[in-house]
Amino acid sequence: MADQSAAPPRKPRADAIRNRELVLKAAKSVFSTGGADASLEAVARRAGVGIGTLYRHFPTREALFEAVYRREVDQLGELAEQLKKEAAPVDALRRWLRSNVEFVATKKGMSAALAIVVQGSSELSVYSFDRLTKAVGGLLDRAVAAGEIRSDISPEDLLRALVGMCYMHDQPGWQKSVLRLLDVFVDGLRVQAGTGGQATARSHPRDIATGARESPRHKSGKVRK
Amino acid sequence: MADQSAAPPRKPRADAIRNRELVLKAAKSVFSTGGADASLEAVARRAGVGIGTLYRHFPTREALFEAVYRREVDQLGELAEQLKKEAAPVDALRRWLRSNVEFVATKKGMSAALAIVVQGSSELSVYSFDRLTKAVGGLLDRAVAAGEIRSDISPEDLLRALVGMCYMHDQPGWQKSVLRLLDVFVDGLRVQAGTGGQATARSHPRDIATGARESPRHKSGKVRK
DNA sequence: TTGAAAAACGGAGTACCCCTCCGTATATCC
DNA sequence: GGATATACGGAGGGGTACTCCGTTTTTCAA
Repeated sequence: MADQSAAPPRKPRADAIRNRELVLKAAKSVFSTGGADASLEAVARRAGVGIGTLYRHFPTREALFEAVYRREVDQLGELAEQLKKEAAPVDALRRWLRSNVEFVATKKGMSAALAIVVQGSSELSVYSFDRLTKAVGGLLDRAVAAGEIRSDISPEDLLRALVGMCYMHDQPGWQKSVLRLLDVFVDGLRVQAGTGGQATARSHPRDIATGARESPRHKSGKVRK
Repeated sequence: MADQSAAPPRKPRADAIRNRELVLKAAKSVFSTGGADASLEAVARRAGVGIGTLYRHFPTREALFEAVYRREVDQLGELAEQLKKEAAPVDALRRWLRSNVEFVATKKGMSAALAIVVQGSSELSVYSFDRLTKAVGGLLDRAVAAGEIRSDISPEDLLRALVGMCYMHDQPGWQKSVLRLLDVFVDGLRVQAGTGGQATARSHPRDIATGARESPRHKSGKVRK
């Protein structure tokens, strides 16, 4: 469902496949230990290939990230499906968010990957962004439909909040902190019975949320500096 | 209140003072337009001083950031004081958070500065971290004392959530998005009358907040990669 | 006023890193 | 067993971070 375009019938070369795999493996390892902005030359070095080879397979840092963490992203997508079946709407949402935190905690570099997925607009990261947006969107819609959650927050908003909170990973107590924050956040999402309290800053009743929910897939030009 | 230490009685040299100021001014301008990771050599160039001079005055990028944005940080601190007098607890908190977003929106580079303040453990950033922590802590405590806000969230938590959310500045609609998210968050902070709902994840009643409120100033070694 | 010494200056130098380009090597397929 | 499409690798151009040290400037005491 992806390779048409007049099918030039040449098998991909064996060494190309092999090297691609080597680079992926090296990248996984290097990113895990060295963090998000490790040197790509280090990756090539570790993979035992030339820097040119690395760049041919993955033209940008994002592309490499994407490839390395696509498996993880897929898992998160599947988890969302599963939770949709197994848990009550709000609970499912909460658990999915929490699972994200665990992912980030486990795989160092995952945080940066998520950040790139959410921030970058590189052609390649669209897939992951879609996948995650849909995952959280599904959970969100269900909870909204059940009347348990306010309707003016988009999946993108939520995703970015999540990624933002995980941004501070590598702080001493970050994980607990983020879990706490997520709970607060989910509580805030719940439709409030009579929060009329003292109205606080209800000066922005729903200035957005004009049904349009932002434009998904806004595309636009490069972001490269 | 700061210069004791056996006072070796040598006035600081005039050119040193002048150059420090030049570098600061240049940095402000360069960071504003060029973003967080602009070249320090560009800063030196614009200041009309050698790169060595820049490094002597500000040994690290963080140090320079700190110095550039200290004024802003102070302003935020004062704003908190003011709001404490002028507004109701929860409202004050909300407004302070919103002001932060505006700051980031106005000064490009402020976001990165905040991130460094929150993340970095460099000696210099301690001041700012303290200042902001106390600012938000004051607002928070007041709201907690008034019984309007849950008590298991520390100022540090809040600060980091804020910075995290601003992390995605430079996205198309980020500002509105973050303001929305902040509202959700503040709503979540409010003491809920009878959220007994399905209990969801109330499994961390106040595991922290044991009065100690984490340890500020954790120091530890370099963070340089 | 003067001149020695402390303090600051500035930029060349080292060590990385990103990314491109292209001559060389190798797998495919007829 | 070639011909040729593909892939390889690394030199090279252009940057940046940060250090080191010979030179210049300022201070201050005599």
